[in-house]
Amino acid sequence: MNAKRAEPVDKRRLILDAAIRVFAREGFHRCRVSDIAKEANVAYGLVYHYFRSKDEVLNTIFSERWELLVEMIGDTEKQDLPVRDKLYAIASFIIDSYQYDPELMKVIIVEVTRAANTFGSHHLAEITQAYDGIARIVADGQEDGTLRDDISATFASLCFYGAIEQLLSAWIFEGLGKSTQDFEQAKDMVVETICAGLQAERAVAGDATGA
Amino acid sequence: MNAKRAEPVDKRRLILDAAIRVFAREGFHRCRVSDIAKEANVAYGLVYHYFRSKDEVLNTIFSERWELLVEMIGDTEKQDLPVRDKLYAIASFIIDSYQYDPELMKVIIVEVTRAANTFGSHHLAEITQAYDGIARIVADGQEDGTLRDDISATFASLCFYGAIEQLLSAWIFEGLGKSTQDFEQAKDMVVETICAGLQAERAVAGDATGA
DNA sequence: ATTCGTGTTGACTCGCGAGTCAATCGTGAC
DNA sequence: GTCACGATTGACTCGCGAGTCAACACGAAT
Repeated sequence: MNAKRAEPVDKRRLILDAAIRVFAREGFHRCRVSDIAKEANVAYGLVYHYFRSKDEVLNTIFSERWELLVEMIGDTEKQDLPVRDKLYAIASFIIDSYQYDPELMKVIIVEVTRAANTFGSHHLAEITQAYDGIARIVADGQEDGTLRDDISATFASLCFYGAIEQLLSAWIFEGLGKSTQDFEQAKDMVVETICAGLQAERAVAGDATGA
Repeated sequence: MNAKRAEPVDKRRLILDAAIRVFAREGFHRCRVSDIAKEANVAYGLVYHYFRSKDEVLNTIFSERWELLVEMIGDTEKQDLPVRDKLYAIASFIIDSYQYDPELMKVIIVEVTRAANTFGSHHLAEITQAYDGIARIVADGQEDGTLRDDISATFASLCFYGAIEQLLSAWIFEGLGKSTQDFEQAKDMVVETICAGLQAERAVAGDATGA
């Protein structure tokens, strides 16, 4: 704990970054630990010096980043802004994350968030924190009358987050445009779609409320 | 090809149904082929009599069901209904599918649709067909003036589908309510949220269009 | 110089589980 | 009766890959 100095290269970090690339390229289940070691230019055994298991590597990658998202949502929640701007900030954060480091976000979404059977279940609590934060923001908007309150906040947050994640998936796997402009438009469109749908004081369209 | 009779039990079907249960319970990667055989009360080797590999079992399960969804969307597209009703029909179909056979839907979503690194990539074409169908429905709505056309149809379809899938995920992994009423409300809420957001002739809220 | 400890190495073990295959069963045809 | 052939069985093979471990490198402390 005291012997740690500024090392020339932090091998642990090297391994994590290599793992992100390998997981993104080949998928967690398909790649071998030796692939990670090779990618990091490091001996096989060193991976097990820093991490207890292959799983722990992925868990670390995920938690490290997801924590930032949860914090960011928490901070946004506290700020005094219109709901719409808060949601815009969140959409921005996630989409920017993807634009800045697509491989990392691919791993997080594909191998954890959307792999709820495998790793997702270990991180359910963390994942849910994000949804809950968004839900609280929506709830605030409902209380101050900005948003309609006949749609549950939990529900709205799932729609909002689900829409964003689906967009990322489309960027990852289909050929959705990836220019800066595309990303900026995307932010506006998700927020616009969801916020407009949730906005208060509008003429309700028809007969939808009955079962 | 000609010797086939109405057998007392269709073992192939038995294996598929058992596989759905096992995949849903343990996940594709975690379960063993022997688990499937055991669940189906069938010898290990018989699985390989009917399927070339473990993968093929999952692929069959997925394609069999996804085809129905794609057909359903195609049919809906052709009908002469307001966009809103069309989208409602699709949301209903998916949510009803889950309500009727949660294990099957869990497998489809968790192991294929959202496992785009693994199986999803093999089925990308099929999956995309569904999105495209929804996008065409939205595009129709834009042409007849029901829906605003400043949000791309492709985009809107991703939001719509993503929101629904996120709801299913929440049912699968979190404790979202599962009464019939919950499911019915869910349908209304997704459609309402997304459709209202996409509806034409509304006052646009603010300043969001700039970067 | 030697002792320690942390970082680093990579060959090796070892269990698991997908896929194979030779044998057996059941039954329809002749 | 027996032949043929698909359905069915389950013990066995075999490769893969996660995780282990004994050895080595190197700097710091004494």
